[in-house]
Amino acid sequence: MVPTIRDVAKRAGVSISTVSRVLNGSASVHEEKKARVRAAADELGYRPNPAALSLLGQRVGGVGVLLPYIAGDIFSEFLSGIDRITSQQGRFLMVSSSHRNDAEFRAVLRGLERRVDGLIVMSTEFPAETVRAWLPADLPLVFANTEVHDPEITAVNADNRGGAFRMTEHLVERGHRQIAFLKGPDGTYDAEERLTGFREGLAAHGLEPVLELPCDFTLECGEDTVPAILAADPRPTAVFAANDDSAFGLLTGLREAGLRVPEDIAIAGVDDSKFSQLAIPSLTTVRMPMRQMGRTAIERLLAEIDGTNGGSHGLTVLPTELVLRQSTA
Amino acid sequence: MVPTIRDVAKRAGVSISTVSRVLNGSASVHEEKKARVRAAADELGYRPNPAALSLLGQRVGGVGVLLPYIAGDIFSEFLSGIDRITSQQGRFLMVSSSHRNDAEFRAVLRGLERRVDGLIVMSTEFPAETVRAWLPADLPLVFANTEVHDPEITAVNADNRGGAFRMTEHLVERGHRQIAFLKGPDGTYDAEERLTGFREGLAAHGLEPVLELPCDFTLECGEDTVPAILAADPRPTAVFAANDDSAFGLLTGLREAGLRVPEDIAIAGVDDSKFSQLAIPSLTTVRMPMRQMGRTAIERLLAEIDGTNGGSHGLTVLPTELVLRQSTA
DNA sequence: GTAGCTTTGGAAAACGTTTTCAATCTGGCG
DNA sequence: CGCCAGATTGAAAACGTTTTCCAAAGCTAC
Repeated sequence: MVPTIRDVAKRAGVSISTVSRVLNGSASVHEEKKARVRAAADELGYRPNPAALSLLGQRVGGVGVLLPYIAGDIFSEFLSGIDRITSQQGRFLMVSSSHRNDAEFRAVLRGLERRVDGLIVMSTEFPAETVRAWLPADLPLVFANTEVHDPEITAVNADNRGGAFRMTEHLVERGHRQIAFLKGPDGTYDAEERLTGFREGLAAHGLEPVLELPCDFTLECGEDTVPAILAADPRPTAVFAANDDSAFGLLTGLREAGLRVPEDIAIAGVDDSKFSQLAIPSLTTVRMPMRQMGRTAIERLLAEIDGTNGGSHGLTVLPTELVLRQSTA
Repeated sequence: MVPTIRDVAKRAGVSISTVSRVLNGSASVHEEKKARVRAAADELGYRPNPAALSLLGQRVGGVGVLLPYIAGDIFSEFLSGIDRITSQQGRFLMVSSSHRNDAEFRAVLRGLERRVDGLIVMSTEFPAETVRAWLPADLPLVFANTEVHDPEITAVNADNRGGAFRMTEHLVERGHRQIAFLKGPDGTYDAEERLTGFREGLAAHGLEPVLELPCDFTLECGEDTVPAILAADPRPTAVFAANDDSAFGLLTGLREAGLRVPEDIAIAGVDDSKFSQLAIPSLTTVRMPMRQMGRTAIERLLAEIDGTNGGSHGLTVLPTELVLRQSTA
């Protein structure tokens, strides 16, 4: 069996309190005994039981991350930004995902709740206030890429709307007047924000949306939407896709249909995923700072856990950046 | 504060033993009290403290996953295969990564150790036997994509070597005689296996390796290696890259150098990452069944945890598949 | 030599839960 | 009416640790 503090005490010939004092340095102990205890602990390979510690109300040492889904390089970027910092600190990371409905979401939340010192939640489906209410009020909590209004809530978002706005402006400045939009999944925060940015961008130039097509962030739906785009009258001269994956689908579908990008039709995406610079033509896109978002979220969470945040809550909005490449050249 | 079983007992006017019995259904309790206890627990929102449970030697309910690194769609595929099953079962997932040296590796291991019921370890740097020895003998453990010889160890690997072998044969059958290999990071298991498969494939057709170039699985090094390939004499007619990312780098570098793929030079990769079918030309590659590997690993681990595996240890080798596309056409 | 202080070590409480053990109560049967 | 079996119930131990509280012992200063 795994050695307990009692085994160490017996081997060193002292009481368990003495062992605890030596190992935690919490009080002075005779040098000789101190050495004996250290030796015994080493030989046995003793490590305190984390469950016992956490029962005593000490820190658990873990951080939970709740994501809408795990797949996708965007999310692994986010995670790796977090992981770097937690593993530096000797903290562990609990990751969960795939919450389609609120029952499942709450179940996952309950599983995480008492096992971590704090939680990072990326919720594209439920606003931060709702999720906040599902959790104990004293649990440190940071939201990422989540709809939030309450200024008391700590959150880190990327400027989805502003990025989409500027991308739309970019297309308009290129002379496009008939711009279609390939939407993301209904009811998800980032998709809605990007759509809003698009509409506002058009409105800022006195234009009306001509075509807003349903899609769900996947390659497949991007490809499947091509016929609808080609059949539209007037036919759009540019398509702004709500994410890179669906833009890639467009690229593929358009090439198969014999159209040239950007000569016949311009394409833009959002994410700046790894492949967007590799695609042919390379994809004009809005860069989402996912790694930075992960890093900022974990930093703010740790500050909140350690109480060193000085009570600074509120929303941080990370800037997004236009990356102009061939697909709109 | 969070309600304890004592709060529930007080509210229901019974002892804590009765509460425990009702909530776990471990013994018969008067119907009326049963109802009172249920009501009290509901009103208070009572949930057992996981630390207390785990202190009693009950299952912790978690599974740990140790990866060489988190970034990359390959790894998120692996993770999502695992996550699907664990979250179905109400288990949680602890993820860690980035172990460069063995001190860091062991530190991460220690952090995970007592907090999970079992561990999935993907170790490209240390063989399974070594890692096994670092952990308590009774911890359920499954390796993935890790060098292993001991038949007592449970492991799931993809057939890296066989896939590389068949890819090499494919290139030879296409008439290539001067085939270069773009290596993965030194000393990592999958990279070495792929290199071995390549060499064996050449040997099977009486060929000698002409050019084995150092690289590290990244886009950048693939691109940077292009000059060395073009300068080689005799110049290779095909390059087999140890993974897709470095193959994409090659594609980019070759295009910039004005060469056509596959007419001037053929390219093949390993992984079948999402973009390999999107690249232009689309990339011939060896499909690595990462999601399947995650699923198999977690299934075998859960069987071991639940003791329903009937003592079946040993290595499962998942087949890899040649995916022929334009880059070698 | 003794009062009072410091240093040291051990016993025990506390954290939240399950489980074992013993006690009480109920009803049936002789 | 007395007794036994079974059904309910509660008290207490156990899990591994930190920490508080006491007691003992050594020391200083008078």
